[in-house]
Amino acid sequence: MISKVSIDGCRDSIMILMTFDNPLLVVLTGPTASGKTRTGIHLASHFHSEILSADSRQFFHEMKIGTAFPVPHELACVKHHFIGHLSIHDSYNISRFETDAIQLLERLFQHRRVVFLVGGSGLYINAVCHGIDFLPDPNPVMRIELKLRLEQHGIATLQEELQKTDPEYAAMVDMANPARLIRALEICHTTGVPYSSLRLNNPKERPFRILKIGITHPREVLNERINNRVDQMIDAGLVEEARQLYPYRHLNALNTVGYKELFDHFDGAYPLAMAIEKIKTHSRRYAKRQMTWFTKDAEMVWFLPSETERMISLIEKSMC
RNA sequence: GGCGUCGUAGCUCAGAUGGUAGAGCAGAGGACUGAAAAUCCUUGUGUCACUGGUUCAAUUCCAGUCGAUGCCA
Repeated sequence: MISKVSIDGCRDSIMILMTFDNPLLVVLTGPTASGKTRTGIHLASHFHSEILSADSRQFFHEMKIGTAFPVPHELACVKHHFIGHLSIHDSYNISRFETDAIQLLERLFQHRRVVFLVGGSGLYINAVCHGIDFLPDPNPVMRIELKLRLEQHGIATLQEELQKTDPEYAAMVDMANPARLIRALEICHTTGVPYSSLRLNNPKERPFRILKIGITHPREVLNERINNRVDQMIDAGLVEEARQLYPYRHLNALNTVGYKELFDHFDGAYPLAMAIEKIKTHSRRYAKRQMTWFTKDAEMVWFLPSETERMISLIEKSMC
């Protein structure tokens, strides 16, 4: 059952890891407020395992209430990773998450046959499952410059430049999306080669198998759960949490449903009750986008959150 | 009670000096490679409050009714 596996790519010495044959990563995902945290803890305790979070906003320890952190007794049940391990002031990106998660998984799989990746950030889940292309980190000043150009001269200037520097990507990208254009141009500028030439899109081989479990509810039920959870967050002190983070509202981590609406409320844009309604509405839309992403994934096996016994038997079967 | 203003898409509101109407938001669907709880795309027929009148033609003008709202009493 236990074998020795050498990992390529270590410079100084060949690293020997003890690992189970064919360990299993169970991805547990679904839209916001579907019950991932609870179900994840149930499953992970059943298998005496640990949880990696794949939630790009629960990384930040300052954002406990608004991102629905697992509560202390939940965290005590099962060992969690990547929950509150960063500050909103840290710079972090999906590439670093991929590296951190893969390194951790290699360690965990030395003595575990199954580990859980729980969260709703589809892109981050993909990075763990299939990897993303290696790209150098761009100079942060470059993004600021490109943003400034966008503000001053409009999107056309970025579209024209991308058309010239990387016509292949220009032909496939959503040219109306400033974020995509800025990203592509900053890569072109940093590397001196077209972005499209670096987008190899080769799925990486992983030393583990993957089972993807999606949980969701009928839309009306999910909407109801979202509404209730937002009310609970408010009761739990979200307004105060947001008020303390208000000075840092420009940080990317705080461009997040639940915070940005309250920041606007603090600015006097609308009363608190309206901010709360907007948080609910924006959470519903977020859930919709998540579902668009997840339902496209043919590997996803869908369950209601109540069907934990069926999930357990599927996981057991997959472990064989 | 008197005088005004308003009544148009689920919501907030544009609009045509008469030829049956359009934005934002919501809703629905979609995209997605270091911003991803982010960013972006597609999608708008509704008794234009009701009843009459004028007119070839009224949601638009006129009158009345109902409702909302403001001021005066």
